[in-house]
Amino acid sequence: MQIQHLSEQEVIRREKLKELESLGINAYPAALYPVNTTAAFIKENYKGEENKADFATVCLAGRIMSVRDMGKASFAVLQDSTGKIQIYVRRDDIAAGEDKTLYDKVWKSLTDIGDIVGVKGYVFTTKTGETSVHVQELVMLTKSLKPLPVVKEKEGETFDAVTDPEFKYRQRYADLVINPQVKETFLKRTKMINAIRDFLNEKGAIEVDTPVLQSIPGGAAARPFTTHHNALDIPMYLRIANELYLKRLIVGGFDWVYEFSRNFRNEGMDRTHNPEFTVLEFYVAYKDYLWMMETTEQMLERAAMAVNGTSIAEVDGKPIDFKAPYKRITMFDAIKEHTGFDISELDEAGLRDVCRQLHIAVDATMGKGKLIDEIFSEKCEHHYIQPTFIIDYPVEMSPLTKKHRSKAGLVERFELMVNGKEIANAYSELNDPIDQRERFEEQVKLMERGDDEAMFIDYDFLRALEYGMPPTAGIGFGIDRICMMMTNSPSIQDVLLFPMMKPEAGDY
RNA sequence: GAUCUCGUAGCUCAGUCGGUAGAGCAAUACACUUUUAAUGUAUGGGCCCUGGGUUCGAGUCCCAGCGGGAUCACCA
Repeated sequence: MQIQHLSEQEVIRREKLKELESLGINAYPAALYPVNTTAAFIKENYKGEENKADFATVCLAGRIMSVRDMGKASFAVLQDSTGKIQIYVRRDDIAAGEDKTLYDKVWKSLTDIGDIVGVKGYVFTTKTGETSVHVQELVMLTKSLKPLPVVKEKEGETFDAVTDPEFKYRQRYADLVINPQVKETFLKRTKMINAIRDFLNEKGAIEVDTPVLQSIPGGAAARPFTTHHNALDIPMYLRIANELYLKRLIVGGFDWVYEFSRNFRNEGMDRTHNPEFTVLEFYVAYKDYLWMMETTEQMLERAAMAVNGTSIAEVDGKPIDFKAPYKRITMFDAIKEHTGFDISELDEAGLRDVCRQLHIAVDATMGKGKLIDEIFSEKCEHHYIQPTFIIDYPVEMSPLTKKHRSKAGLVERFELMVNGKEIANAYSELNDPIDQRERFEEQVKLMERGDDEAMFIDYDFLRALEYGMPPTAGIGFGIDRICMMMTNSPSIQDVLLFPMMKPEAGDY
């Protein structure tokens, strides 16, 4: 058992808890508390004399965030899920008779910042113009034993804000209580996801669940987390993508399926990578990648509007406009524009030569596709700040993508770049089972050559394709990264409620 | 995984040349019945991340480790 070392303040709070008990007060009552309003509702709707009768018996509950003690009366700030409101506690109102214990002892001495209390009373405006609740009845709903960091603010300026990232990420519960902007970010995330879900549902898409535990981790090139199924005694993998499962459903006769998929990749962590992250994938029968670009623009414009009320998101001080339509440029044109090299006709040796001239480090395991990818990400990617579709990728770097209808050696694929980062990847899905089998076999060759991210062959998926998958357009969106942009968050950890951290040692 | 950098009171942070640890807020006590970063007076509170080393003496210098951040590597 963990030995808990208590600070002076923590010891004092435990003593206060005992004192409450000795007064017959249960600091953790079981019964429901009849809340009938919220801080935000009162602040938005209370109009003084005009409608004060409607606010004559309010009942709300929340956490005490600060107290200003004036002697026989005091002011405190109560914070509920909607925000903060001032309460006015007067001795002779909450303790009307001879016995003033409730005010002098319970309120002034035994109630701390961080405690959760319920109040009943009426709304009024103080002479300094602050809408407040004049408390007539006060009850302890939960005693807080750990001192909450006290953040103060005046005229928009904050004082002693807790900025330590480790504290914020490990103790997100406390971060959410003391930093209102943090809560705002996560509310925006939910708004964004809801807007996307509404958009898809309105269009008739079907939300589905597919396996997280997979025996063949397919649909992407990445190192998986491995685990073990005891009863079957076989290795299992946490999914790196759900693509192959969603396409099986298209084979099965769904026309449009989607899933917000938590994916897991056993790779490094940084500002834009968390080991588990959320990808929205969807697949639509009888569509192609051109149709998908239009759908993507509409969806993201709507998501941006839902989050910020405008299509423009402020990212690192730069306005980024998600209003459709977005610019489109082929990958070869992008490389020509930013390097001056036309690589469209080059073979592997030619590409290696270009890399040398551009001072891009390469190694022997890299095939043609990877070399082109390297040139693009080194020299082009960061130039695309406003949403831009990069289209028509080389076949070598796209093993699940249909060959281009008119350009030899290319596939019908696009990536959406925003603020120099990839946030979506889409293509006309490869549905030719013979071609797909060959592409998988090429991946095996890459694996033999030393590429540890090359894909495994999924024979069951090939069997599904042999039954026949209609022409299909598919896409995957990096939901966390889109959320970072729409909430102007510099790190993926700021848009994940509980980002991955190394386990903590020592005192809690 | 590599390099740089940070770790001091519940929180934000000082800490000089190596000489027994400081402030504001929070806490405790008292005063104050419309304050709002409330105020005034007094008081308590420390595993200076951990472990070694140098030194008469280490929060401070050196080494190793743990944790965070940044950059890089890795990474649709």
